[in-house]
Amino acid sequence: VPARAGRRPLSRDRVLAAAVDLADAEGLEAVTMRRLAAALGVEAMSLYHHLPGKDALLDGLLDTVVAEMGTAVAARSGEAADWREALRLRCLSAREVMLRHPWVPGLMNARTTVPAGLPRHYDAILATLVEDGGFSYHLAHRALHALGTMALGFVQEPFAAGAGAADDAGTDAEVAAAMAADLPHLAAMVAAESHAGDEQVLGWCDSQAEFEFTLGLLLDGLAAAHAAETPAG
Amino acid sequence: VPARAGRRPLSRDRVLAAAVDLADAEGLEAVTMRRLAAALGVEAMSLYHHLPGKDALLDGLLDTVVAEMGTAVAARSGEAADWREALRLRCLSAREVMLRHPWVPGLMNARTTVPAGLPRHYDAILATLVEDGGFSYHLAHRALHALGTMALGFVQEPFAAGAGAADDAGTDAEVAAAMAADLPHLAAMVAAESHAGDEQVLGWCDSQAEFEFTLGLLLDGLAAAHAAETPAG
DNA sequence: ACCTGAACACCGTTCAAGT
DNA sequence: ACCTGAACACCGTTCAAGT
Repeated sequence: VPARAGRRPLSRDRVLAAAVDLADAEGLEAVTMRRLAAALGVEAMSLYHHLPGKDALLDGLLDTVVAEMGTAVAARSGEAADWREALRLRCLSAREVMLRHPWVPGLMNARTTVPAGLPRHYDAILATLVEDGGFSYHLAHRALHALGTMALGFVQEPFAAGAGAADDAGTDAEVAAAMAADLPHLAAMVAAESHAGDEQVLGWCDSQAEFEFTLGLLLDGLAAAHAAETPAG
Repeated sequence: VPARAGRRPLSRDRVLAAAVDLADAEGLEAVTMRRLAAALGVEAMSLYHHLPGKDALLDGLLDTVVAEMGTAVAARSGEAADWREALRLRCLSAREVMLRHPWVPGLMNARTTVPAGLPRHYDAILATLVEDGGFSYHLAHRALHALGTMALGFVQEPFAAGAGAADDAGTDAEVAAAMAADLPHLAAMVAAESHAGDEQVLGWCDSQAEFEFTLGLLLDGLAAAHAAETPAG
């Protein structure tokens, strides 16, 4: 239970920062409107002036951590010489953030909404693959699924709900235009993959095919590692 | 809300089966002592005669699903010609079970205890790798971590707590002996890896090293797939 | 032995009231 | 505008009581 600082007025950011600290220290189940308020030296009902409710608090927790992951990735992005090293550093940075906040993966797949900053991470990974690595959007799409768990520290299907713009969503065309501007590679990938075939499950992702692709990568890699350890066998 | 069947007396298995149905139909947050009791046509307090409490109910849910995964894997295990196909079929079977019970991964890493049947799955995977594939225990250990997510449908560090024998645990030596009898490959792997080096983090697993190994497999595989799609580039 | 009702301590949230 | 207290509907669980 952290000591409450001064008497600054409450704000959304201050509430979320205190909630992250509370979850880190005592686990997510300790993040209760009443206990969080007590940690801030305030009554539970005061929190409702800065967040609409518990659900918004949980979504805000994930937004906060996704933003932290962005700064962690940016801090080391200069070291990378090629796409492979860039992705490796990104995954290691994501892992460090998750080790600081072990409650994040569980919360992530409990929520149905997509954290606000997440599509930007997907777009950045695609940029590395397509621009630096010269990947096709098709293979980059598969890479995104294969690396998803490790690049972000949790399993998350992109585009499960309305990723990207949410509150100020206008017509579909406006949303698509906004996405193309902010998330150019994500938009290009969706466009490329949507016209590729008609057999998609679950919207335009064939999650069974993605699963089998990732599984094949791992099994091929293990077979190669095995061949290397027993050249004669 | 399923119609309650007959008037058979309650039992642990009947309670757990109803809880799985309730979680499948309405989500894990609907699995409440009061609502589960209502689905069984009984008062909430009656459940305490068959399960010690909510925690035991949640652990029982996972035990039930892990057992279901065992039968799903066994149903297709005859088709496999080699270790690679055996593991592939196992992962596909695990995935099918998880698609039936999408609340399992979230519950799994919320719990601290290890489901009763889980070590047996690890032992079976090791048996495939070591006996059929001729893997060393060292590489089999890494393969277990690399495939963990896909082979079981969730991320789970083995041996986080007291895996294997739990209630009737005697001395450490007795536990080790029981493990060697029931889970021979798991016991052999722990023995082999424990003497290999002194730099282990988190008990005898160096989870950072396992993470980097898996990451390398995926990046190597993506590089190879990229080389295959652009032979000239 | 198995099931029950009332009660306790907690939770998220609403609402009318304070300043 | 920001914060509060009382209240409501829910939760897991204890306990004494029923059969």
